[in-house]
Amino acid sequence: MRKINPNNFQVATRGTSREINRQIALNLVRAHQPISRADLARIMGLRRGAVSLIVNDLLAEGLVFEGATGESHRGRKPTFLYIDSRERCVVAVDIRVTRTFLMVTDLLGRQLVGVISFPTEREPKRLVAELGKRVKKVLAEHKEAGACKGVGVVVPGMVDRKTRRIIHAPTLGWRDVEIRESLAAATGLQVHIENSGKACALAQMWAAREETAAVGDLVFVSVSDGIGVGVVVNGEVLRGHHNIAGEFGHVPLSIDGPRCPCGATGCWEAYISNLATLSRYFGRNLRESKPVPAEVAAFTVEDLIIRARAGDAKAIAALEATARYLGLGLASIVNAVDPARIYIGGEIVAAWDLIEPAVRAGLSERALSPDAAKTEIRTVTLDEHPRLRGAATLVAAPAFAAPPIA
Amino acid sequence: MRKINPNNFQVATRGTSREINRQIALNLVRAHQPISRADLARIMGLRRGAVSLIVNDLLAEGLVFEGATGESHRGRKPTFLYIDSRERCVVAVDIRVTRTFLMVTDLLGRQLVGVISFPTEREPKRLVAELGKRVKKVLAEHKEAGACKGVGVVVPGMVDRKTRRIIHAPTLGWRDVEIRESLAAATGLQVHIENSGKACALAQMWAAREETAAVGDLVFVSVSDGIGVGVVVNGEVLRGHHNIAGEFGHVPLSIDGPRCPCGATGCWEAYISNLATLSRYFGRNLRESKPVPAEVAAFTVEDLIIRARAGDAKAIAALEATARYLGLGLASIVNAVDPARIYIGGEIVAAWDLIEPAVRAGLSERALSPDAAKTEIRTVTLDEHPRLRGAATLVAAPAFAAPPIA
DNA sequence: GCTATATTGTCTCAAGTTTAGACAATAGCC
DNA sequence: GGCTATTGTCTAAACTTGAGACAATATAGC
Repeated sequence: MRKINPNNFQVATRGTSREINRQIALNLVRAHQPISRADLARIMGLRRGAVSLIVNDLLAEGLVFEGATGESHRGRKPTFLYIDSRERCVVAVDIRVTRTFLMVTDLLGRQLVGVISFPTEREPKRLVAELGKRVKKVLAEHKEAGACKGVGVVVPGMVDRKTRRIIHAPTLGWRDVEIRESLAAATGLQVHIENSGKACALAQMWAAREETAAVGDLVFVSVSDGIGVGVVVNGEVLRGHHNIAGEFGHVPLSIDGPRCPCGATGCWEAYISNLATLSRYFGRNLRESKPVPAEVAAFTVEDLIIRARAGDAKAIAALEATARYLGLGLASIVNAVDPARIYIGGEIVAAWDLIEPAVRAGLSERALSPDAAKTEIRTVTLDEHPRLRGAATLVAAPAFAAPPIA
Repeated sequence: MRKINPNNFQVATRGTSREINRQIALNLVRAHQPISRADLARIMGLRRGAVSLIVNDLLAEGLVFEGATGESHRGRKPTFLYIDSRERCVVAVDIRVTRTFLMVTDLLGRQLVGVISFPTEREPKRLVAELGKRVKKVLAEHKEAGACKGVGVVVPGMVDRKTRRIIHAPTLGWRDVEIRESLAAATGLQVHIENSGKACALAQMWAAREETAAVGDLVFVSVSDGIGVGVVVNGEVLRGHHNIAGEFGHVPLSIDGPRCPCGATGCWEAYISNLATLSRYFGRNLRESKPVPAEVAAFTVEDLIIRARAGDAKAIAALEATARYLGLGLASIVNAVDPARIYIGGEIVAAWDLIEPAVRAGLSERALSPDAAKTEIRTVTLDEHPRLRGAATLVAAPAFAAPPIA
């Protein structure tokens, strides 16, 4: 039961019904391809005539194309329809603290060109200049990828929903930084920008494979230097009035807990970030600026997992402690948002087999109902490049979105 | 940008456009009444002809009626349209631990008959029997209220979104209890049932006065024996996959904190419930079953506020401590949901002038951005009966809801 | 090889929208 | 009294889905 906002509504015009059914058909082709007009009509509960008109529209716009004819047990063979992802591509950009990553995908988010990376230039203008060059270069070197439909950029910070400026990216030290327009000017392409956690959630929602396409609300939790979280409710990413919705990384586990880079204390992030896990292993707070031995500074969570698998009891203990806190924080997400599924990404999921019991135990400790404690959790490995897929989705998804109505 | 769920969509039929515009018009009449057809057409951006057809529909169904003609500076006088709330009413029921409350309202949630209350019978069947009698009695005694359009019931527990059974109401000791159908059978009326926190949020969203009608996402926090929270996102109450969404009362402030009736420790509820505030004042944990003096057992938060206003330093300290924790928990809500507005209800808001600075301070301590720390907070006083208004809304609102689309 | 059956995709007409604009009724202003 | 502005209704045009007929096509069975 949704309320119509009397200050911001959309009346139906003559073309509205058509537009609705068009988008539904487009999404069904995406979800079920290859699929025939007749099957579409059956799934939609429309007459074949109506579907034919819609499909002709989609064909004319080049969103869909007719492939080979399929097989049928009787009668005329169906002509299969596919989303037309040929000869068009998207450039996905993931700006992180130390390095920036770049990938070329098709419109369904499938990787076309290997991931490129380079050190992140902290000065926004210089970064945009470098990025512009890199984007043009990779497109020139891979003409076979086709026409570029746009550039998707994800950043570790808040992005204003309207102006699309970067309001605040603490790890980069950016405040009110404009990237979208200048990168668009530099490349001559449309540029979309979004917070990385929100984009990851978006990518999972729009995942091409039907089995992965979530059936309900979902939350994406990215455990890395910081904790990025994206929340999808009713098929839409939660943005919030001040563009901070979904920041569960800064919901406390203990208000008297360890200090967090955000300024507060005891945030979830302060318990489960990679630095927190490593600090636990080394028995010292690595966030403090005290000098640490080089081998400690270069030590990563991947290294920690290797040691844990080799039987290092301290490494196992550090991972399991983080796992429990991870589970306790997931309980907050479950009690607050209660999604159908939670995705977890980050370096630590490489050790999922080791930590899952402790995560589940932490979740069960605080989840409000036994069913809720069983909320499905799926891991997303690093080689799936969730952030880059999120960036690609920023460009590819709008064509499939529901029309704004009522 | 909303995704269409390819497993659960709604195609547009011939009547869809009409239905959309009809609901928009109905909502606009509700928001702007009295309003003329011509004004409706201007606001909607439709031709007057189209609006006339829609309005005739609404008139025929009795949802809207034509009142007096208005004034105009020039030309023909407009005929004003109003939501027809004459001679129809709703019975609102609020089941709480010790007492059950009952009120009769019109379709816009305006109180028609004084609040009736009686001790809550803990045995569901007997409660339904008693409730059935009370509902029939109050309707018989107030024929002037008109035809009853349904009964709305709110309970302090989780309600299954599909079956509408009460899955679990801890304070009442209920598990998987059915009330809706048996009360419908007993009264011969349609019965709607919902969790009280969710219903309160629903009531704020559908508040009749335009100034109160929230402009964006909102959260309702009810501070009482327990903490009830309802979240509205995109004009819809968040329910969650296991019907527990919005339970911020059990998101922790400190996982090592005081024990909460839910079984976990350090929940927000354990810091700010009325019992927690009183425990703080008396310097002893009132949740423990140790015997306490009668004057302590009968002491309420209202009494505490009276003492605070009289200058009792310990009372002020207890309230301010609760206020700070209240603010810290609101910060979790702000960081996680980031609503445009937060409503707070419960006994403690009677002392809002005393506690607001401490609440704001707590919120500022943890809110992720200075803007977010300024999130609008509105108090809802007890005499506004938020839970009963929520119950009434359960019955009245569906007629105004947006049609399910795409 | 022939017939019956089943399926796909197109086409036509009917029913029901919004869109555009004309029209009568009404009322204030000069 | 004439002019102008406003409201609400009405009619025709444009475009939608809904229902069903139709041709083309392919298999199964005799």
